[in-house]
Formats: sequence, C-alpha cells, structure tokens
Amino acid sequence: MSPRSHRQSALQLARFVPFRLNRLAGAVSQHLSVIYRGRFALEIPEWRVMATVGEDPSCTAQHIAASTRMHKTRVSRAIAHLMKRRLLERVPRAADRREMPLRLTAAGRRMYAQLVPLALKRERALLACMNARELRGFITGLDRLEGFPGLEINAAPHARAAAQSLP
Amino acid sequence: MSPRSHRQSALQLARFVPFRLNRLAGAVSQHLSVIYRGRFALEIPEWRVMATVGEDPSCTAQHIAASTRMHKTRVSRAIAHLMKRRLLERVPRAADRREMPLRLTAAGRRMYAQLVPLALKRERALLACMNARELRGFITGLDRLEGFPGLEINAAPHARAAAQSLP
DNA sequence: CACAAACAGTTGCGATCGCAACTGTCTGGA
DNA sequence: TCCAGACAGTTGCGATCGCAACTGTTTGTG
Repeated sequence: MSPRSHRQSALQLARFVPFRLNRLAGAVSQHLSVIYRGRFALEIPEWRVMATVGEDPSCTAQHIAASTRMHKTRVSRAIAHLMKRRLLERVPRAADRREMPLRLTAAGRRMYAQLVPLALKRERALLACMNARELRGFITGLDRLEGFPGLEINAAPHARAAAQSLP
Repeated sequence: MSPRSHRQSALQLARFVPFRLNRLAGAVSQHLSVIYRGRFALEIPEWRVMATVGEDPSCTAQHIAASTRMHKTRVSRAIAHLMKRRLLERVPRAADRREMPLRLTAAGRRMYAQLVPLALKRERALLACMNARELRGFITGLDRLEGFPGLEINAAPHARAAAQSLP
C-alpha cells in the first residue's frame, strides 16, 4: 500500500469525515449563536423555529421537526417558549384541527428582520475562507451527502410524499 | 439583482451553510451510531473518547475535550463510564499528578479493533456518493473552514502553544 | 355508521447536559 | 520560601433532552 492516500485501515480522526463534520458543525453553530443568544436571548431550538417559520409562513411544528431534524418534543417546547414571548402565534385551521399552522407575530417579524442580515453576514464572513471554485466544490459535496439515501434528509421541507416505504 | 445566485438578502435555510452543516452532521452521526450504540452499547461521548484514546495513547481528558470540542464534564463522565466497564484505565504519572494519561485496557483495545473497520466501512459507503474530484473539493472545503480563525478548531489535537493571545 | 389505526402535538419522567464551584496539584514571582 | 494564580479533573444542581405514553383529531375500511 502506498504511503500517500493509503486505503487507511487505521482510524485517524483528523481525516474521519463524520468526526470532522460534527466538530465543524458545532463550532459554526456556536460561532453563530452569539447573534441569536447574545442579542436576542434565543436558544438554539428557538432560533431554528424562528428561522423556519420566518421563511415558510403557515408551516407546522411537524414540518419544523422534519426539516431541522429536531425531536418533536424539542420543537414543541421551543414553540411554547416563543409563544410565551409573543413572537409566535398559532393560526387555528378549520380544515384539520390536529395541525396548527404557525406564524410570526409583528414582534416576531421585527426580530426576524433584524436576525436575518446578521446571520447572512456571519455566513459570508465564514465562507470567505474559500474562493469561488472551492466554495462550489464544497457546496456540491453538501448536496451529494444530503442526497445519500441512508441519511434520509429531505432537503425540501415541503414537498414530501416521496418517502413511501414498503408495507 | 440577478435572479441566479443573487446576493441573497433573504434567509433560505436550504442554502444556509450553518444550517445545512448542523443537519448533515446530526444525520451522519446518527447513521454512524447504529455501530457503536447498537452493537457495543456506547453513547456518543463514550465513542468519541474511545476513538480519541485509541488513536492517541497516553492522551488526557483535556486533550479529548479540546480535540472533540466536548465540555470537560461530559468527557469526565464518559471516562468514568468507560472505566466502570473496564474498557479504559488511567496511567498515574509522576511528572504532573494533575493530568491523568488514559489508555485502553485489553478489552478496550479489542472493542476498538472491532469498531474501527466498521466505522471506516460506513464512512466509505457514505463518501461513495461523490466521485474522486468532488470528494477532493469537499475535503478542501472542510480544511478551509476548520482553518477559519473565528472557529478556533485546532485540527491537530496535540501540538498546541499556538493559541497565544494578547495580554 | 362505527371503530381501529394513523397522525399532530403535549406532558410525565428518568437521563443527560452545562455551568459554577469545588479539590488537589503545579508554577512563578515577591 | 511562600503564596496567589493557573491548571486538570470532579461534583452539586438546575435546566434541557428524548423516550414513552397520553389527548384530541382525522382517515380508512368493514
């Protein structure tokens, strides 16, 4: 076996992609948290709910859980916190009273409008460590991995009905 | 502004890299957990400790915390669990009795020897969703992001002393 | 129509987590 | 030499988490 790029039979964490992904995601998440935690007193689950509802009005708790991969109880509690702070409200729906479409209140939309440019700015600063070609390659990798069947990531929060399994 | 690749002023989570990284890392982590959780009854912190100590004998709890970005109390408890199961032991060191170098016991090494090929196999299966060029591009992106100053990821678990800040 | 199964969302509860404070050890300067 | 501060690691404690079980609602099938 060649010394360079040898079909490694030993586990080197520094080259082990799951390990690197976890560590990187945690660091990026923490790097971003100074925005929503420090300035708006939002915890991670609440920030994710705000971001999801802000982008997709009339989405439900279950959509949030599916698209963010958070446990449904975590989503439920985050929603409760946001409703207590009058940032989020429910829209009772006559069609199906099980699901409760969510939407931001006026105060919630104001906060969202402040959050978004700060989050995007921080993302741009982060991605500035790559040139355009490297960034494209990285994004392509994300696309491929998200499409990996075993991971079951439905990149499109809406538009389900594709996850049909055998009886 | 151009419709394609517009300098987005709206937050689209499906294109927001921090969000995608978090979701992907969680999914990959869960995909890997069937190995160490299902077959060896290890929780995530314990698996990370096993993997770190297995690769770097005589590493300390503090090294593990720094390289995995886990809180030191989480590392401490994972070590306690592994020691209770006789998979890990401490090597008392005369030079500095504060830090306790760790090493796998014989049983720990046997488990590690079983874990490693399974983990690597699962990683290869995952990365098979990319061709060689795409994989190189993705790895380059990981390298760049890990080098981003604000994240403070010391990719090399050992070899510190570079984090010298102003007084 | 009736009723079982599926579904959205909530809650009780045990386990885990992170923060702060602690113990024990080492270091460096007065 | 002595002692304040730094450091490795642990523990008490309040908060959060995920699982299982629950409520209330809708759907499908006889």
